[in-house]
Amino acid sequence: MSEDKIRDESKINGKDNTPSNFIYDLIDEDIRSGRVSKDDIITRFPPEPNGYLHIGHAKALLIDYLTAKKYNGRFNLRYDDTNPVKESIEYAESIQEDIRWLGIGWDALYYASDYFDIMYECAVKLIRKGLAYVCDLSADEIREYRGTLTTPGKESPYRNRSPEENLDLFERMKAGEFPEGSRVLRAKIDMASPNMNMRDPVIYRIMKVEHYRAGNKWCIYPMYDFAHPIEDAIENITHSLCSLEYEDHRPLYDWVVDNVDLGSKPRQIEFARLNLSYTVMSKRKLLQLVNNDLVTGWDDPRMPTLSGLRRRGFTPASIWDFCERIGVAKTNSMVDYALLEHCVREDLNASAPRVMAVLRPLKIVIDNYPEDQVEWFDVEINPENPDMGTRKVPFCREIYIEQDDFMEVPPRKYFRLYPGNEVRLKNAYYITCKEIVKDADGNITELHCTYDPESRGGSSPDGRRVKGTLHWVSARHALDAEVRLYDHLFTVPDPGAVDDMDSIINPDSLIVLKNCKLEPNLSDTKPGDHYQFFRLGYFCTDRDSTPGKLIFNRTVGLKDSWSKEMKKQ
RNA sequence: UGGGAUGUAGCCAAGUCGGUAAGGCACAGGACUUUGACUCCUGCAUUUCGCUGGUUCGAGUCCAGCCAUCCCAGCCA
Repeated sequence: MSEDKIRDESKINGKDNTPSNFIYDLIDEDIRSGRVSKDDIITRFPPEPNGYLHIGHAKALLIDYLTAKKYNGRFNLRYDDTNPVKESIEYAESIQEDIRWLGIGWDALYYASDYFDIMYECAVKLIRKGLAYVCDLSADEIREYRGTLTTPGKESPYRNRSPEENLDLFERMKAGEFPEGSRVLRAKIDMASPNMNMRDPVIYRIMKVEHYRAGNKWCIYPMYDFAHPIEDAIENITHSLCSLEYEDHRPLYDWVVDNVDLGSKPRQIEFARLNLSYTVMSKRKLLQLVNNDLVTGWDDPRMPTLSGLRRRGFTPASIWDFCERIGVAKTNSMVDYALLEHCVREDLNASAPRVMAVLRPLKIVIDNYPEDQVEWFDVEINPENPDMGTRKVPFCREIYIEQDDFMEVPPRKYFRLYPGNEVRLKNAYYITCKEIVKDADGNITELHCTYDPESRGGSSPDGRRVKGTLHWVSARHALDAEVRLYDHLFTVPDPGAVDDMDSIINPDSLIVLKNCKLEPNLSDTKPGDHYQFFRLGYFCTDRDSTPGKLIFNRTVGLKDSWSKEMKKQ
């Protein structure tokens, strides 16, 4: 079926039609000033393998990747795995899978953990220069000594140990002689700095924990602020793109780069991370959703994770398009979820095969249609793309239509089926409603209609106009299926601002329909296949679907001006 | 009461050397329609670019002051 589209890289490399952004402007300046050569641009995407990638990561990833491509530069994937207590191989594998799914390749794959020896040497160098010291203060004491936002900190009593003593102590930290928390290595900068990050930040801590890659080689691990600039310098990253909260860290980033002498000078540039309405993006909250069973897992179709979006039916192309449309800037912003929906609709409208599915069936008997007759109609697979050809759809005396497509007492402007009204069954016949059958409780159980044999195919020789066109499924040929309708997980546009997530969970974020009727062509569907259920929306075969138990997820509904009209009335 | 950053339509976001407010989403009309979809037209900042002053023939763009919002006190990243 429809393959997930991957961009043609030849159109990305050096493309000059990319909309400009402030990052490109800064890089252009760097090239003009000679700080970097125009052929040496290198960027990196540095995820920590401590969770699944979400659409916010996709934005950052695309910015890193497209920036490198724009300058015909190189792009590295680098695991920022400096905290073994939070990281795992499972997360690392999911990250690569998601990046590949997006259709993004990397020129090199690196691990921060592979640089631990170099980082250790850098720390030693700092100590020799008198720029780092081993501090014996406890975590609580360090916090107290750090001061507050408005008052300067005070210097640690261990701040002026000699380089020799520091070297000895640091080596013994590495050797595992001291318990966790007993000592740290700190950069010696300025305890009175108005920037908290410069108040002698901790750069190494003792953690007697096995690292998922480095094993038990280390019992001291570098902190982000020390490790990251070294990682970038080692890889000759020219532009280290990250999110806004690191702006305050830039002076420290530069301090490390300048004092560690690795011969390259990466430049950190910060941009605003993505916020999407009706969704949370913090790993902490996402993990909480999973752990508290508010969703079924990281790949729950309501999750903003790439695995969740994939299972929901979003395509790589739609996510690329979305990320390109939202732009790159430094303004904290909240992007409307409707834009993401627009992007998938646009992609799937062009590529998804159309198929008829009745979600809430209402049986119709066509009284004047021959009892034993079956006709197979040719129906176009995608009217937007005739090259996709046609399929055969069976028709007989008993069919199902959507309950919403019939009303006993229609409101104004309703042009679907109602008593006495004639509608078109897509590609089949015109039918007119003659009789309603109800059960003892007054519920409509069945409709009796008549058809016009002259209208075969969906138009009549007399050219009379029939406004309504309904989708339908032959009752004798229908496949049974479960269809899952998804909506926003949260009831409020900015769930990230609410502490108690349980109180804002949308009770209707998942509606499971178990008695859906599908046209038989869906019998060989495979997980991940995309369709447009005619007149309803875009759906994707769930990964748990089997030929014996078909399951579909609604990616997004079609735009529906009728329901808007109803709300107005 | 410290430091860093940001403020252009409901939501994103362009706006080079100051020259008279791109585009997209959403929304509202209309055309077309065997998807009330798609597509196509039209409208959507003319006392207006957070506010107030200033410089200038002319300011979203320069200057000053103010206001609002976000981030920072993990041995997380």
